[in-house]
Amino acid sequence: MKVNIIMDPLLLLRQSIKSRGLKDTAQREGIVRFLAGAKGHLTQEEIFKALREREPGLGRATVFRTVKLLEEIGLVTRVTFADGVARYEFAYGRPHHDHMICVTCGVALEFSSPAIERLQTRLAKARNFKVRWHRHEMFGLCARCAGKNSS
Amino acid sequence: MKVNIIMDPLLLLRQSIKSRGLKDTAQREGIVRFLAGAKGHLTQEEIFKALREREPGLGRATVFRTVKLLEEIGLVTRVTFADGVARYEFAYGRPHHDHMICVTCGVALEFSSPAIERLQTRLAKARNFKVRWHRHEMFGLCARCAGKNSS
DNA sequence: TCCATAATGATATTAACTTTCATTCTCGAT
DNA sequence: ATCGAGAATGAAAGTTAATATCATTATGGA
Repeated sequence: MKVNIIMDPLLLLRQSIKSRGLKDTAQREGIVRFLAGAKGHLTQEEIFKALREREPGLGRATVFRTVKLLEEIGLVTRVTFADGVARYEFAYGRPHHDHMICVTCGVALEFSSPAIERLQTRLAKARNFKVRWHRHEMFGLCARCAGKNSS
Repeated sequence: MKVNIIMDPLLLLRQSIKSRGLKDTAQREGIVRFLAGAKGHLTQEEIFKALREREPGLGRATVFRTVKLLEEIGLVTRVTFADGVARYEFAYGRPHHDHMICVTCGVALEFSSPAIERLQTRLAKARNFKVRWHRHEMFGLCARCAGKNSS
């Protein structure tokens, strides 16, 4: 049985930072706090602009580097939809999921399927492929946009 | 029962071109011929460089526009792996498949699973989501690279 | 408090993608 | 066969996101 102990994301951040010999900064904590609160799938630019209002002087480069660090730590997940732009969502403490993305309005519905994951694992095993991560995305029309079009 | 009639890709190209009021050019035919022969997942740049040798004077913009057109027609599929660069593979007449991508050597193994597709369809239906296309990718280590690392 | 070193932010650079525009080519009408 | 409207082309410029550089600032252990 697997047990996950969920701690405050900021504590995990500090712990990860210390164990890597890095330093704890207001910018890093601010970005984590923001992402933990803001649900959704945000681009670097969106994160930058939103935070810049509260913390003038914040630089794009810091957002870029922090978001990369958080991905390594496992606090955020990078997702890339049809437009090819990298987006980030807060992942810590949330179960894995994949997305259905509406090509009209851009909304990203989440789904998860243990049955699919099992089949996936079996397929990988048959090829001796060691899966590190995966992404499974469906692109199409959400209920709302499909309704509009068919009228 | 669904029947697919597979014709020469060049004929499909000409037919699609005509039905759209576009014009048939040597460049377009050359790109289709090249892609139909070259198996694999090629970037625009790779397509451009390979073809440029045979056909000096060919421009990047033409490759860009043609590849976009071919995607609309359904002759090629765009796939985007971990590096975020768009790649194209010849799709016409080939069954749908997804990929396992080795993060070390970059090889892309193909897989397909009707069982997964069925589950996927069911999940989408439950949300009234109309799937246009999907991608399902596993990133990790292929058998060869996993073997090297564990030694 | 000191100070080695990590982090920051402005800016420059890179890389892929996309648009612009003057010229060339295609193809149906003649 | 040739004409001509409009599509296609290719060089170059523009755009956008991602990444690197570097002088300056901030962190945290000694």
